[in-house]
Amino acid sequence: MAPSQCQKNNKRNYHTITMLGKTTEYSIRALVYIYLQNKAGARPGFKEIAKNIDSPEEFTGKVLQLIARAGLISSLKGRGGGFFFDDPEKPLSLVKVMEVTETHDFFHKCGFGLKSCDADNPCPMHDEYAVVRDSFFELMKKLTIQSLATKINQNKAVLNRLEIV
Amino acid sequence: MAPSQCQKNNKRNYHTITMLGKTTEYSIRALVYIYLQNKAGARPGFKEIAKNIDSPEEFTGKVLQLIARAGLISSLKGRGGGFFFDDPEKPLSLVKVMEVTETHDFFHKCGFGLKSCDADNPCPMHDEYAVVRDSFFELMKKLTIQSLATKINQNKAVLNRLEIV
DNA sequence: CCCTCAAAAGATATTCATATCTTTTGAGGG
DNA sequence: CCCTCAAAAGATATGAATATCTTTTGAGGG
Repeated sequence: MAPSQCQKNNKRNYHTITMLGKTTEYSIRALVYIYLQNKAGARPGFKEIAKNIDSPEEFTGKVLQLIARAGLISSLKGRGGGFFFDDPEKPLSLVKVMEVTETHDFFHKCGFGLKSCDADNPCPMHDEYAVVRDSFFELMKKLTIQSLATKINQNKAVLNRLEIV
Repeated sequence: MAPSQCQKNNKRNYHTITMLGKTTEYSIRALVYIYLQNKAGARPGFKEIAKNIDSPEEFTGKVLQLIARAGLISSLKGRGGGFFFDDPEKPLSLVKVMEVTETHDFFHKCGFGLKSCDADNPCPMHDEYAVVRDSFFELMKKLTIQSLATKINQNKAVLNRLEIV
């Protein structure tokens, strides 16, 4: 007798929860790195950035194009080129990043999947879900590239396994 | 002069935030529907379920196979067949559903995307992100198919635009 | 003015989540 | 015992997110 009489089924499970997509993660990590390097007088390129935030090089380049096109940072081509903030001390919230990298209605959708769901016609988890979703929203509004960078400068957090040089 | 001198760029934005994937959404809605129908003495099939929870028919069938294989519900083939709970009053939390439909480590991952991130070596949003993530976890543990169904029975919420017959 | 460097842009590849279609299995009724 | 009905299983299709590769553009140095 075989050890299992269940039908062989190699199907993977389905969805993977990710509050933030890879594009957003790389964007935030890259922006923090750029900010830190800018303060140190440098202007990193995407390959250097990718190495330091542990992300795929070419894709990081693409993501930074997106971020630059959106005006969150500037870039310069050629020798000595790279990415940099025009106004490094202007607070850049994570929500602003998400507006570039995530689809629009992120913080207003029903957690239950209903097309229309509001206080008048709520889904059965409407109120309680909204609390969680809104607290995430508030957090993303509150956190900024600068505040994250500060934590790293104070050695209260890391950008990666590595120390930033 | 053209109204825009920006490069034409029809690229869509990237990721779409979804706390729960479609598979999970359909699973939860379907289970609530099945529970309500069971209590009314019926044993719905996947086509009926899909119609009532507004989900794609065939895919809903697939999802219910997954849920049934995991043992959360039973099913019967043939005339009078359909899906049903073996023990309808045994509370079934949404986390239990997610364990089937979402990948394993959902509530323990770093929101910043670091491979290792903990209190000793935190990412710069570790503490605050953990609060949000954990409150979502608690909610999913607290909510059950039965509690959602009760809200619907009390007309305090809807499963869909439609009323359940 | 040319040469090199680095980002921008464009094209293509891969994987996963979602979705649909077809064939097989099994339960019950006539 | 056969016939029908409904789920299970298997195969395939589509779109989005992620990833890589190649070509073009533009800035600066020699």
